Amino acid sequence: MTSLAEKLTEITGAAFAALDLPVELGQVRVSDRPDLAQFQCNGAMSAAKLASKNPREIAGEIQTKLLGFGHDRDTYVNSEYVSVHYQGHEVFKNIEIAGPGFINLNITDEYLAAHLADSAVDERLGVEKITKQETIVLDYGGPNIAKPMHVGHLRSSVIGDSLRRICGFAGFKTIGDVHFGDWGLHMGQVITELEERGILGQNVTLEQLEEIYPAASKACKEDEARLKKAQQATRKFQDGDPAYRKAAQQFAEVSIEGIKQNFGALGVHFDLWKGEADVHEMIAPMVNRLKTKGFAEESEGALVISVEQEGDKKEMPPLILLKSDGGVMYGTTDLATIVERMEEYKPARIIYVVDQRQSLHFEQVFRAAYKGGIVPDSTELTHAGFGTMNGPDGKPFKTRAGGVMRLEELISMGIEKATARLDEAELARDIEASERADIAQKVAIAAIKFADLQNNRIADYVFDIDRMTSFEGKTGPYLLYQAVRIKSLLRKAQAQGFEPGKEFTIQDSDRSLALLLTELPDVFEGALKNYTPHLLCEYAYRLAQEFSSFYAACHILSEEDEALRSSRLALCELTHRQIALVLGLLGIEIPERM
RNA sequence: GCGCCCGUAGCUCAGUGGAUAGAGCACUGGUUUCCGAAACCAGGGGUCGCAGGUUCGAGUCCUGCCGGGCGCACCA
Repeated sequence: MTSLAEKLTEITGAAFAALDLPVELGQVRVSDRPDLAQFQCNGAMSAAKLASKNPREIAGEIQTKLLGFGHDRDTYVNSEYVSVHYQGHEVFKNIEIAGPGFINLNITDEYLAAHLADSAVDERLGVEKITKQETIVLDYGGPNIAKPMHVGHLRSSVIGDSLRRICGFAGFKTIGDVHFGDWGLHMGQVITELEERGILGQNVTLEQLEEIYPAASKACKEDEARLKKAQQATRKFQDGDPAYRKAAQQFAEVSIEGIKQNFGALGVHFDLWKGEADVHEMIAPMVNRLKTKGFAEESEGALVISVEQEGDKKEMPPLILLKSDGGVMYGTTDLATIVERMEEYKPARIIYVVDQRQSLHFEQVFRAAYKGGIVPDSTELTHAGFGTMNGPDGKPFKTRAGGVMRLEELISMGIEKATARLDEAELARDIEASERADIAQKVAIAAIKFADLQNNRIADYVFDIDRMTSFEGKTGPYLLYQAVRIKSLLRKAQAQGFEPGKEFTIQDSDRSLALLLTELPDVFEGALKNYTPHLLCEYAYRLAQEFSSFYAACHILSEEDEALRSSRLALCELTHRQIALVLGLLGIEIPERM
């Protein structure tokens, strides 16, 4: 179904069309002056330029047209029937012209009620589904084998998982791929470390690995010869040295088990658990094709593909396909991964949720992919980059000791805080231990995810665990609380034999919540279009807040007017469904009670 | 040096070229015989980094500067 603002846009657009003005000028949106109107259209002011007329005059003509639709001869515009009636109700309560030429629109409560009733019976709550069945591959998470997962992986995982859910709800077939880092230098670093310790070939545990990689990395930084060894080992490993491969396979298994635990705790889902290593076989044929087609060339001992384009403002270094030692870099595996994804899934889009600092790399890879004919122009390659996570001091997030905080440590910190807060608020006291632990887990994850997702993706953000677990204000736990509170109310209503109605009765105390509830489809569209979950966070918070005001303003269960009571219960139910849907799209689970 | 991102209230952040720039935290005051007060209501707090320009209209677009972050061939 169409959103409310969209319906109004259609009507207003027809009025512009009827005056031979561009339909797009009829764009209606929620007013930013709620004291003056519910909706506004600014098209008359843009139209003034085109028609070289006074904007207020045009606004007046639009107003006249709008009032005429469905009443008289103006009803047809370009042979389309246009009406300002909906299910027998007037759409507009009034249309006013203000300031330089704003068209202020208010709708009737009856129309609002009818629209809400429609969206309440829609299981998608008014959000439209795409008609074409297209596939989107999302690349996020990106943990490295044998390296501990740290807070840096949080953003990629949480944002990527949310985008996957958003695209999925929009109707796309989505494929989330974790894309392990299991082919790079760090593999050689770990292998040589094992060699030096004389334990290559023996099984290592997760605990050992957690100490081994940092030690290897440190050694390579301090000693050039040691780094060289690691590079050679990496090359040997990539070439298929049996002992190295066998060892790597063993510690990869151990490592992946740990990684899966982390993602499990976070509630981040993947459809594919593939890595760089999986495309190894595809690299040589790909490189050969690029050579044959004349795209690959030798430069300074390496095999590269130039990706400069006319009109480039900046230096664009070529993408290195093969290093001078013959080894591959991550650009090569990224490119080969695109080859594989195109062959397997023919996606319409591939979205990379990776640190913004890698934007140049992705630009190189994307250009190489298009240039080399690996993807057609119809496939959209997007780097949905994100900013770094800083500590409260504004510098990259570190532990108190100054080290990198491990992801699981961060999660358990959140759970600890959530549990403490439950105790403090003396909530959920009579709930048994296992459910209580589950609640604390959900609260903690909601706190962490919401704190991350509510920020503009591209900008750096300050991660402050005390703030996000404070349970007050714009936080995940606040949203859970509101959702649980509504659920509890609905349970009580049911126990008393009250059912949410199918019809809505709009009074002063219900109107702003009712109006807000109509915005969901537009908000969703914005989040999908720009890959920005923070719009959904904003909306969920506004909903929770608006509901809370509504809840404080009118008592629902004791309302004696049956029509009003069932309407209000329906508002509660619709609010709950929307919050649950939106939080679901953010990857946040709501407990039954808390 | 070249390029990208950011600069909005004390702090953390929203703000598809439109009217009087908004939230949360913090601060001040108020609200519980009634549905969950982790709540609600009200209040104070702004040279939107600076300077030009485009526009009927600029936090938003363009140019320059200042401040911060990041990136620029064999790490990922």
